[in-house]
Amino acid sequence: MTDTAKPRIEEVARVAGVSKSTVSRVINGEQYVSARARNAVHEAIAQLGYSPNQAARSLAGNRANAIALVVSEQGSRVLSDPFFASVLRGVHAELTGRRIQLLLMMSQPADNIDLVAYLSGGHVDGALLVSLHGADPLVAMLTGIRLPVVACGRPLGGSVPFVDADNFNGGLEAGRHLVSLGRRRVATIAGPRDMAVGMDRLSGWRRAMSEARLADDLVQEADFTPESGARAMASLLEREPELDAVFVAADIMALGALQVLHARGLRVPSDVAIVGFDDSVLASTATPPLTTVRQDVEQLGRTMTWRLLAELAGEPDLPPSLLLPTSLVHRASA
Amino acid sequence: MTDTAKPRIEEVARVAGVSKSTVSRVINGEQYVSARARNAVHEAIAQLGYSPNQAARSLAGNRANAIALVVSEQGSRVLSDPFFASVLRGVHAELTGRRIQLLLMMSQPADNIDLVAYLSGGHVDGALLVSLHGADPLVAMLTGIRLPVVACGRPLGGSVPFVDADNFNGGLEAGRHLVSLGRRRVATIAGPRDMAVGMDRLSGWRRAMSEARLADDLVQEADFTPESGARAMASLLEREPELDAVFVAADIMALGALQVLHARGLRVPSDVAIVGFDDSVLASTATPPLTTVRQDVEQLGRTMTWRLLAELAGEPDLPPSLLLPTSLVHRASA
DNA sequence: GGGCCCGCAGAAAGCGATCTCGGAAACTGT
DNA sequence: ACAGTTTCCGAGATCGCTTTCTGCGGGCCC
Repeated sequence: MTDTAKPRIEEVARVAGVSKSTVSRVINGEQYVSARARNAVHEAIAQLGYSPNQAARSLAGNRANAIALVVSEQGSRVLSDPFFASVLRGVHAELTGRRIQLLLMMSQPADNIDLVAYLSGGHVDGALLVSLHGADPLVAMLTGIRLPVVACGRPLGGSVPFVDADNFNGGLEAGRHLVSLGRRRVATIAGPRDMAVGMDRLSGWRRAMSEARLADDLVQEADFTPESGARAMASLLEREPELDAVFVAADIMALGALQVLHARGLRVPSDVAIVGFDDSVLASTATPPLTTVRQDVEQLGRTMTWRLLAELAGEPDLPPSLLLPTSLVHRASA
Repeated sequence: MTDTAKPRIEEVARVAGVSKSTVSRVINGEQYVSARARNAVHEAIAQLGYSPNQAARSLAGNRANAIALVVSEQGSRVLSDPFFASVLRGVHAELTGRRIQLLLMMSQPADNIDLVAYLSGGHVDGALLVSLHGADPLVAMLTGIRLPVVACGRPLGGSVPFVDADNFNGGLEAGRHLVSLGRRRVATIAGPRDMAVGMDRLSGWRRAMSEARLADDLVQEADFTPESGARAMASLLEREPELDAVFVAADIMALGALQVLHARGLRVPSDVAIVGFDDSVLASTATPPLTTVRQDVEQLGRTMTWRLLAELAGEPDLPPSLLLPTSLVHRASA
């Protein structure tokens, strides 16, 4: 009954009684095709169950119809992060409907050269950069080959278009909230110095402290793991046993901090109030549930993708970078 | 200095002083190429920074050089799961080095037909199926188009090759451990009835109970979310306030269960011992840290990929399915 | 009514690889 | 020395599309 071989454009053309060119025009939604022809083609496509061969399209059309999601993973930690999962979901959401494939690529610093060679090989039309650290040489290499690129989060080095949450404002709100609770000895567990996320949230917190004329010296750096969060908390407590609030720049680090506080018999929030960042699933399941700065990570993924596709489509006057709003989610921990 | 246009195979051939055919042979590692020619080609490639055009390769070679990772996502919950992230990492690890791309595809039941059309369109050489529920129609549709496929976890319906953790054994070990602790009223929060993971772990637990001649009636189903875990725990406590142990079929559900226990003033492990499953990051950061059944999820991803590639390579006598070992990780909760 | 523009459609030339053929060396064995 | 292999190499067709480029009607203007 059904043909075993998958139909080609030629076949569709024959069935529709038009030429290959016309079928191609219909598929690509070009103008100058009569309604009659268009319908005939659509019917033929449906009848044959035709689906165009991507490889041929890319080859002939001189574009890949694919974008890469480049995960710059130091220690491959990134992927375990729910953050990444949400970005991915957003990216995918924005991509559905358009015939664009998502290629997943991970870069170890070691094979950056291979990566760049591949990306410059015309295999993808653009790239989304996730989890850049410091002045990642990748950024420079990529801008060098003039491949359209959008970064997830403000990169510290280079100047690529990026989309990010309004981290400064998030830190500011977190700090203000803790202050409004009457806390006077407020600490922060910041992100690593080599990532803008960390620095921006820290700046926001600092601003809040200075607004309230409080000291902003209780800063401890950590690296977005629960363990580092625990260590940072311990060291803060050592420096200032009397601290009564902490802004932790990521929920996942807040978990570690919580453990340490529990272990020392300090109660949250009565002894120490905690505000996290991300509003990940971790925040709502923690004990106690974390008050945290919500960022819409899925929206972040969507916006990045939108920005990249817009650039690919040649839209003029695109903003180089975009900041997404954050908001404080009130739960039990502060 | 450097040529702006990216070099083609023709260019490489010219520089190396051989024909396109020979360059192609070298690139694809075929035999019957002299060492002299091989070296010349390699040098030319390095000198020109040549990277073959995937689209052209796929078109001419009649294979896609790509595999799809199909995430069957009801409510897109899957992606947030660290489990998925680890699988992904494993898949990617196995893929590096070979020139094979990973396409990420998500399927809503609604557009299964589109998905299948795409997959059968020769755009990918095979597919990895993640997070199948019950007798997902996707499986049948996919086997129908004879696309090589490997599932992540035993699918309930259909009969596709799959790789899975030894869930039965994991449940068994968990149950035995609780029994060995002297617990006599052991409950379980199982996975959903329509997923083999859940059922297999449950069977293992049942086996352990019967070995110890204990009742196996305290079973409550949940759906791999913290909230459902909490609800299940609450309902178990209602049915049997005296229960002294719970095997929770996923760490993420165990978090919910823990919250409920905390809320009721029950202490873990003294009042109620808990064993989770997965050994995800959640397990070690929970309060108290969870004793859990470890499965090497990354290895799972690698094994799936290996199995799929082996099939694509036409290797004979491949085992239809593979079970990966599990082991109990002792922490504070049991 | 002749020239033009406009809307539409088909023929054919690529896109950049792979792969089939057939031929030419280089080795065999006798 | 000669036929028969085995190893190596190149010419050219081919993959399934997109994209010019050209052509053809028909309405409009003058």
